[in-house]
Formats: sequence, C-alpha cells, structure tokens
Amino acid sequence: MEEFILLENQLCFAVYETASEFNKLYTSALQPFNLTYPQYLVLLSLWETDSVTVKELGEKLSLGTGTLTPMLTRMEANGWLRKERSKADERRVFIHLEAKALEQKQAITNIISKEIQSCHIELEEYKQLMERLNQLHHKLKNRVN
Amino acid sequence: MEEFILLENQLCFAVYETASEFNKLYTSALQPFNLTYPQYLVLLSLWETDSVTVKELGEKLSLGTGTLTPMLTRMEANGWLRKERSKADERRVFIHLEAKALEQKQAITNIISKEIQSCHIELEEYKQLMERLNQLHHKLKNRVN
DNA sequence: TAAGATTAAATCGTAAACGATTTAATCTTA
DNA sequence: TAAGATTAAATCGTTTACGATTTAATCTTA
Repeated sequence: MEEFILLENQLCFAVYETASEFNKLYTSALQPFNLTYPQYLVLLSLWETDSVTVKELGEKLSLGTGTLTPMLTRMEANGWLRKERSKADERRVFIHLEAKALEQKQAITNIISKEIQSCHIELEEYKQLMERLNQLHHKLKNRVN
Repeated sequence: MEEFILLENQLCFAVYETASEFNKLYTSALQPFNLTYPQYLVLLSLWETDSVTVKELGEKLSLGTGTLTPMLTRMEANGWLRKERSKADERRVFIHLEAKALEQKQAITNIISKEIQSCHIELEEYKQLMERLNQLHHKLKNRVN
C-alpha cells in the first residue's frame, strides 16, 4: 500500500518532468522559427490533415477553444495559417495552412530531428515507451469514476 | 529516416498528452482541498523534506523562481506553508509547512491513491514505465548540444 | 414556424511555466 | 576594505491550459 503511493508519486513526477524536458528541448529548437512547442504540435496535426475546424483540431490535440482560439490567432498573425469562417455554417471556423507553413516544413522537421537524434534514443526504446505511455494514457482517460 | 520522424512526433505527443491527462486527473481529485497539481507536487516534496530554501525546492521540482515565487505566495495565502527569510543570509527564503499541510496529508494521499487505483495500473507496468521514462528524461537532459 | 435546445467559437479569470531582468545581500580578491 | 562578481528571490512579459460563461448560428420539435 505505502509502496503503491510511492510509485504513484514517482510516476506522476516522472511524466511531469519528462514533459517539461520535452517542452524545453523543442522550445529551444523551434526558437529560430519563432514557434512554440504547442504551436509546433498544431503544425504537425495540420501537416497531416489541413483545413479542419477548430473543434476537430481541438479533439486531435485534446485542447479546448480557451487554449486554441488565442493560440491560432497568434499563429495567424505570424503567417503560419489562416482562419476562415464557414459560409455554410457560420458557427464553424476552418483552419488552413499558409504557404509559409508548407515551405518551412522540411527545415523545421530537420532541426527537430537533429535535436532528438542527439539524445541517442534507440528504436526499441521508442517502441517500448510509446506502448507503455499509450497504455497508461488510455487507462487514465477511461478510468471508472 | 522518415520512420524516425514519425516516432519522434508520436513520442513527444504521447508524453504531452499523458502529462496533460495526469494534470486533469490530479486537478479534479485535489479540487476539494483547493489545491492544484503543481501545488501538490510542492507538498509531496516538502512532506519528504521540510524547511528548504526556494532554490532547493526549485532544484527538486526543476522549477525557477518565476514559477515558484507566485505559487508559494498563493500556497501561503491558503495556509499550506510559511515563507521565512533567513536571518543568517537574507537572500535566502525558507519554506516551512504549516500544521494544515501535515494534518491533511493523509486525507489528500488517500484521495489521490483511490483515484489512481481506479485506473488499474499493474505493478509491473509502473516499474517498466518508470524505468523507460527516467531513461528518456536522462537522455533529454544530458544530450550533447 | 416559433421556442427552446444544441452546437461552435470566443471570451474571461486564474494558475502555471519560461526566460530575462531587477534588486538586494553576500562573497572574492586585489 | 572597497569594487566587482556572484548568488537568491522577486518581478515582468508572454504563452499555455483549464473551466465557466457568453454569443451567435443552426437544429428540433411541438
């Protein structure tokens, strides 16, 4: 019992710290592009599927409009994307990548890649971590209340 | 190469989301105590070692004064702890837990424990995750720049 | 079709989190 | 010992992040 509490504490702290470490790593790598880590995650999502609504983007990133709206406004101001209210349903706002985001994709990806590779993470390590994290994430999300 | 980029993206996203999920879980569990998740981490650290300076606390939690000072001020206002400037070296400020923090420790721990146990995480799962996370955390922190 | 429900985004207030700067105290060393 | 370096917190400005509320559009259904 006492052991369980210790483990819980260690685990939540380990996740907390690793996330914060990722944040710092990406933030510094993205600095030359005037991008933050969460903004990069938005780009990642849009590079995969462009022209989605704010709601759809929020579902993919698990973020609400309280976070997304101001962030997208900043990204629009910096020329990464464009917000366009739907004519068919004026409640919805579509997000479209701007040319800049497509042009810089390779350069951004390269820098991040170089940065991560400097950590020397093995393929096997990736896979195990991913599997465990997804397992945990799933359990956290779908727990019985 | 392309595969590596995909893995990186998935990994950083998985860490990001899991941390955010932990945050939500703890935040809701701690609500009755009027505590936030980062504030709980502060308590965890102080329950282990009380009466430390802001700097020492920051090192344990990997947080700077820009984060800690206002947070500790809020926690002081809520009666969890006390800030006391050192007489011997007036640059330093010691943090001491208040009675409330000691009295409520058990109740807080119990709620968190119950919450986490509702996720049905196996002991083996804990250990594997911890090991992998610490390995990653270590590599992120000590990478060659 | 009009009233009420639902939906999508925006807005608001609070709390982290970071880097950079500032302030004040202490330490070094010339 | 006085000048300059170092240290510890506090402060500042910006960005996330969340829940709650608001606004406006669309949908349901009586």
